Amino acid sequence: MREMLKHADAAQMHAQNMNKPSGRLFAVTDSASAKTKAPSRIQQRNRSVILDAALEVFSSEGYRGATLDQIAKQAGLSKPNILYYFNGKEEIHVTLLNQLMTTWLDPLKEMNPNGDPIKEIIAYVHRKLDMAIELPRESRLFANEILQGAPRMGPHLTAGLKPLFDEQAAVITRWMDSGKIARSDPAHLLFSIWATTQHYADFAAQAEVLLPDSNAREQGARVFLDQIFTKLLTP
Amino acid sequence: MREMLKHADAAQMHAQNMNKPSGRLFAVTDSASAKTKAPSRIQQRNRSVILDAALEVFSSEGYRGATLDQIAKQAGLSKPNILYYFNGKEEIHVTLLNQLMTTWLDPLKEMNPNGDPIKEIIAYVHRKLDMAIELPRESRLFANEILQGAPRMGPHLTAGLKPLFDEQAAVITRWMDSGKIARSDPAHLLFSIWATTQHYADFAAQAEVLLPDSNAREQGARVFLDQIFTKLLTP
DNA sequence: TCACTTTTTTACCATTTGGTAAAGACACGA
DNA sequence: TCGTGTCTTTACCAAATGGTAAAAAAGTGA
Repeated sequence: MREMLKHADAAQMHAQNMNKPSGRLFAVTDSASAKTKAPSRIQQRNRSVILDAALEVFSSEGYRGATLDQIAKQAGLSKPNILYYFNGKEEIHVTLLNQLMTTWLDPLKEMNPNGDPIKEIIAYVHRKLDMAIELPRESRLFANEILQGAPRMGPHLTAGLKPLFDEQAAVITRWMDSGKIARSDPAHLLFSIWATTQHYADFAAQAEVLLPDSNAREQGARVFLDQIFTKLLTP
Repeated sequence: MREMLKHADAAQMHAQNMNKPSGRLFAVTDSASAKTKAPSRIQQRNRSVILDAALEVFSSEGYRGATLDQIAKQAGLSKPNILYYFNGKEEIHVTLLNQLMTTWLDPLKEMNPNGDPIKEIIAYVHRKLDMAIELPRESRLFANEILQGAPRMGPHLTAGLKPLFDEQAAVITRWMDSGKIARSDPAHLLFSIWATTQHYADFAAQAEVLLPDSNAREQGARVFLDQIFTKLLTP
């Protein structure tokens, strides 16, 4: 009930007029009129500091588990100060999710339909593994959101991921049709690539117990994934 | 701070005497003296109703995201009534995690060192996939806990999972030594089995968008996993 | 340096949330 | 049917949490 109201608010809280010089920074998202003027140096810095802190907290605590106080502390700012830069907890989270979508989709886009199929797919695997290792927080943020049923990302999945997914699945199917790689289900092939690579970020707490040497683990993962997908794809 | 206190409490709240006939049900975990007498029918039923409700809520909201009110509502009981059966939110969660550990480890134990290696491993894959499909809540509860850094399960991983993991990795290594299956890293092989199977439970929200037909999805997953692991393992 | 804007801080608030106290309602053997 | 122990409800509470108001502090261009 309250949630719905808040959503409605966010969607159309335009009516407000910003006469008084003090108060909110953000242009109350007045979509129709004046766009927000260029953000100042300090604004840029603080927004990014906040987003980084929020990424840290959200990715390890989940949306509800994260508190503004934690984020504020992590960012080295006061809570009201954070609310000066963002309309609220949800806006921070959504901003993070939007940024993430790009980061997440890019590697998939890089698969070149005219390249060598096996090389292209293996390169994609490596790119995803690198991301999991270098950007574990992003991976966990995503995992948390999906685990929770993608409450704030559902649209992104349908509008952003789905078309790209279908497109790349079609590319893979064509590769299979041409006999350049062994036939298997392209959709599940992509799933398995995501699952096996992101596993090293999302289940790091488990992997660290079972295979404590992180260098060996990363190297081992690389070799293993290379092997399993090469074997699968080789005709 | 408060968390630490609570832990301390849970660990040694023995001093209390249970003179008054009313009050707490559970024997205040008096480890030294009288064990709790056999739980009544209604006790058994309510505890399991609560645990089921809690599984539902914890698995989709995470520990901090879940509230006792949600659990109470889901269970069809009042909040204080729930606290009559369990000492608190954390105890419910821990109970769930303990139960889960058994469920989680069993399939791995069933791998028979004397069976046909490929068949044994493939059978394990199928068992794990079945679990992901039939017990998605358990899979998500686990995923949530690990994602959050296994704060309440760390010991279980070390004491329960690790030994079994090492043992089975050794079994697989022996199989490889004997030439019955192709050589690959046993640890990462197990990781990839977990990742690919649990993916269908943990990332269901995503999979449902990308591959909406759930029957086709399950069947496709089965065929694909069979294929990829057979190819990997065949010498 | 002054007037004006942008940032930050200090006090607060209303809700939510985990949890408790204590009175009732209920079950059941004697 | 009475009494004793088991289970449930009602009425609360303190802390945590998302958020706001408004004043103070910093900047900044002229």
